[in-house]
Amino acid sequence: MGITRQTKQVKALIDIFDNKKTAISVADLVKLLESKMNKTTVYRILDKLMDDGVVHSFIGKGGLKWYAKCQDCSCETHNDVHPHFQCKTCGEVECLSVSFKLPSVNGYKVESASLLMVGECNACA
Amino acid sequence: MGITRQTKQVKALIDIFDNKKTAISVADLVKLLESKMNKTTVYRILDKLMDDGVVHSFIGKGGLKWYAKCQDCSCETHNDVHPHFQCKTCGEVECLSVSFKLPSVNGYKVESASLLMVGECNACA
DNA sequence: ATTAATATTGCAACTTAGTTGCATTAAAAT
DNA sequence: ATTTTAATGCAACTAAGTTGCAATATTAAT
Repeated sequence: MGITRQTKQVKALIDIFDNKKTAISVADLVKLLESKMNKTTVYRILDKLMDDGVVHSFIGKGGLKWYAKCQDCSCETHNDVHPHFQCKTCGEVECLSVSFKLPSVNGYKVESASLLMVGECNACA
Repeated sequence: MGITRQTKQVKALIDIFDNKKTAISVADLVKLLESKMNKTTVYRILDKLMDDGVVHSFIGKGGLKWYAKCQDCSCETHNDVHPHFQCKTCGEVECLSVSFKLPSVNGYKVESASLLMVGECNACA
């Protein structure tokens, strides 16, 4: 189940995603919001926003969890098979709105995939 | 710098990779070897085996670090742009020896990429 | 075979991400 | 205004991964 009550904590988190084009790591969100809410609350709200199809999550190059606003997702399916690009210098992550086709693998039922491309962003190059 | 002394801890780790086709997470390695060596040692040897081009690492679906034996890597370059497949049921990870082409991204210098495909393996299906 | 140099290891303590249980607080429906 | 219960805060916890330093064990030199 997703979000049912519009608390000020929920509003604060949604506000961040509305005003941010790029992705953000949970660790950064917790730091960013530490004066406004507990870290447990951050984790719990993010879970619910996932269920609602408002945000999607993925794993960054260091193994940390990142979140970004969904573009074409519904509550039922997260259609974010889009790749992510992470800058090795500044660490920023962007969702790439291109599609890519997975290599065919014989015998395995592939249900989801995540592609992380690492390099240098325009700002750091 | 890589490995210079052939200690019994180093041999134990290399032995595991030699007798294992699939990948293994660092957490599992630490547990597997806890009677034989300290976890710090496991982490340090893995770093060196990376430098030597003996193993390569990647991030699994839960954000944990995994290692597997290299097939076509040298000390200079890790050519493991191959995808990995992780079973959502048993958690096992396999290196897939297929190549895939990255989507072209305008303006970004892509230096490395990791593709993780998640689904169900033959054993669990 | 000893000895000396130093790479490697073990240990303890630490950092950080993420989780859990429970009492308290605050939406929102009545 | 009251009641219901979803949501929050807090403290304590687990687990991954790191660091500094003293002790140990390879390896090279004698």
